[in-house]
Amino acid sequence: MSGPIALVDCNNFYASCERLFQPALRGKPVVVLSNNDGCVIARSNEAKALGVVMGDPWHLVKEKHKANGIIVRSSNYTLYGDLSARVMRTLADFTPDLEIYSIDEAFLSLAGFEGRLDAHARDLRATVVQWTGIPVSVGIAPTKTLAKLANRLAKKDPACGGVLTLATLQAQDAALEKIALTDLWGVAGRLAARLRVIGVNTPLELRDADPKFVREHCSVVMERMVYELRGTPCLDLEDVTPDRKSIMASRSFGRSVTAFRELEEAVATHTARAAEKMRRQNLATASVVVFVHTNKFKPTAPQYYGTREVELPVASADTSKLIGAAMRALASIWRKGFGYSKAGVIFPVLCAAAEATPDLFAAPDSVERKRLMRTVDSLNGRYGRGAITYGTMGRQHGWKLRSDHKSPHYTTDWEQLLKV
DNA sequence: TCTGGGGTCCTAGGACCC
DNA sequence: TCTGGGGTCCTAGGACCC
Repeated sequence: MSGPIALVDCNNFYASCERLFQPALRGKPVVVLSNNDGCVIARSNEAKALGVVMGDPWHLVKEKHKANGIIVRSSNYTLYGDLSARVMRTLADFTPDLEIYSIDEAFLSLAGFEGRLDAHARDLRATVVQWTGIPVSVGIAPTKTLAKLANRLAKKDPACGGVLTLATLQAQDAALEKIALTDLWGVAGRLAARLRVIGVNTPLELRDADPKFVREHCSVVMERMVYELRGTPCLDLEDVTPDRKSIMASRSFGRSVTAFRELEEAVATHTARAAEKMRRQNLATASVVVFVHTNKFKPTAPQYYGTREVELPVASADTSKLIGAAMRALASIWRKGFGYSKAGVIFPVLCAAAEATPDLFAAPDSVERKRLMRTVDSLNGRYGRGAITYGTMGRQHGWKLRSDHKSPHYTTDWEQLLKV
């Protein structure tokens, strides 16, 4: 499918929903909080102007913001889901090809509307606000990535009136010049840092970079991004919503929990919720995963992340069957205990090596071993991580070389390795 | 005694998004 | 004392197979 793509995004969606049923909130700074009132997940424009930051833990900033007259709401997902469905139904009147991307966003194919894109988008925008009361912004471009960008700029610049079209190269140039790498859809801190290392510092430089070079140093995802920025679509519009590949129900406790009984109860409750969701979507599962982890915001305390998957003989969405599997998974995590450290993973590898080359590994501080480790490091530096690892070949142990990352080559001759 | 190349599958973890 | 919850995709590396 080709032709212009529009991204329609609801403005400050959760805050707008709250306002719809409480008109007194209009024009006031409104903030919506996550489960347990943990952190900020939505802000009205007025709240943004007062400096409320997305994701801030509420208990740390509460006093400051309340002094500014900010109004707080706990989240109400049933309400948001309902209003979302109304918005999406309205959008469906404006195109035959609609992809519901998230609770407050949808991509629309505007093929056939070339020549009157702007007028069509403004009509859409007015209709949505009239029928649902939810204000939206529209970005239009040849690819999803550019449409995302157009939408972002449409929201930011009041002169756009909520609609921006990036149809020409000049318009795309001007838009890309205004933003930073991390403003791109799919680029956050880590990937931006990686791009800077290879000399790509701006969105324009990324668009004009050699796609093969980018793929080599980042990944196929970033290569696609280059093409998308050039106006060549790599991400299709998916107008049929695929079935979920996983369904999760999880909650933080909000305090430390150490009693097994309490974990069991919580896991049973969450499993029941997940099973319900599954039945509502006409799905079933053949495996159940349970995870438990410690409070990552207490870095001085020992950290643990335990996870376990249990398979069912037959796919099911039956609550009691799924809870049974979840209880087995939890018990297994519990038995494994909290002593499963990184050292526990590394140690067996060194054991295997010691069998194969006892003289080398007998003394951990031996000169030979240090030399070998330096050689391994330098080879991995030259050919990329994982170019050389210790592994098995049949019943033998050996060094696995993958200089091209394709065809592994095994050798037990570490003297040979030292010469490389 | 020495010696491979070509795969597939699975899991853990990284990175991102809303 | 209190820091969300729910997803997707990709890669690396080990295990295993012939």
